Amino acid sequence: MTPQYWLMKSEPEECSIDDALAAPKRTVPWTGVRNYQARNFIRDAMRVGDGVLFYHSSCPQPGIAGIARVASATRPDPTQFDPKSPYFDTASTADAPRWLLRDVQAVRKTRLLGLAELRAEPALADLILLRRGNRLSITPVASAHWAVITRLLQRDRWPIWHG
DNA sequence: GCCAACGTTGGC
DNA sequence: GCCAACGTTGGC
Repeated sequence: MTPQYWLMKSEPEECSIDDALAAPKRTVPWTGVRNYQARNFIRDAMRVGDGVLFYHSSCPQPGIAGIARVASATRPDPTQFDPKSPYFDTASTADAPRWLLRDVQAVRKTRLLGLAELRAEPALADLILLRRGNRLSITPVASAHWAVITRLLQRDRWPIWHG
């Protein structure tokens, strides 16, 4: 099967790329998804091994901070049953869990590829993350976009002048 | 803290 | 099913 790619947002105060790399097996359960469209991506479209752009959001320097991979099948997100969790959902039951998660394994930390730099790249104009008003915490990434982004990640922030 | 843009809820 | 009110996201 052709490889698939995703962009997944995480608030670094909750789980940064460093946190994921420091976790056992560099793997974290991707808890807290509470949007049906994102849930459906997790449930129906993701496959183990898919590439993930690890995005830091709601922080001083939002942007892509690392590479990861989808590392497990789905299972119920335990935080939906925890009354002490901000992700607690009174309407969800063990018989019919509403929210699912997958494990995500960090592959490597990258330089911070910020929003402004992403927006400055014409080849990324159609990246869902950059589309007006987008709020989805999990979005598919076209393979062409993945190629552009991984190439940008290997570059220095500022182009070297070879004149 | 502001606020645009979006998702969800609930009355009808 | 419509849609106004409300809540949330997330960059700035």
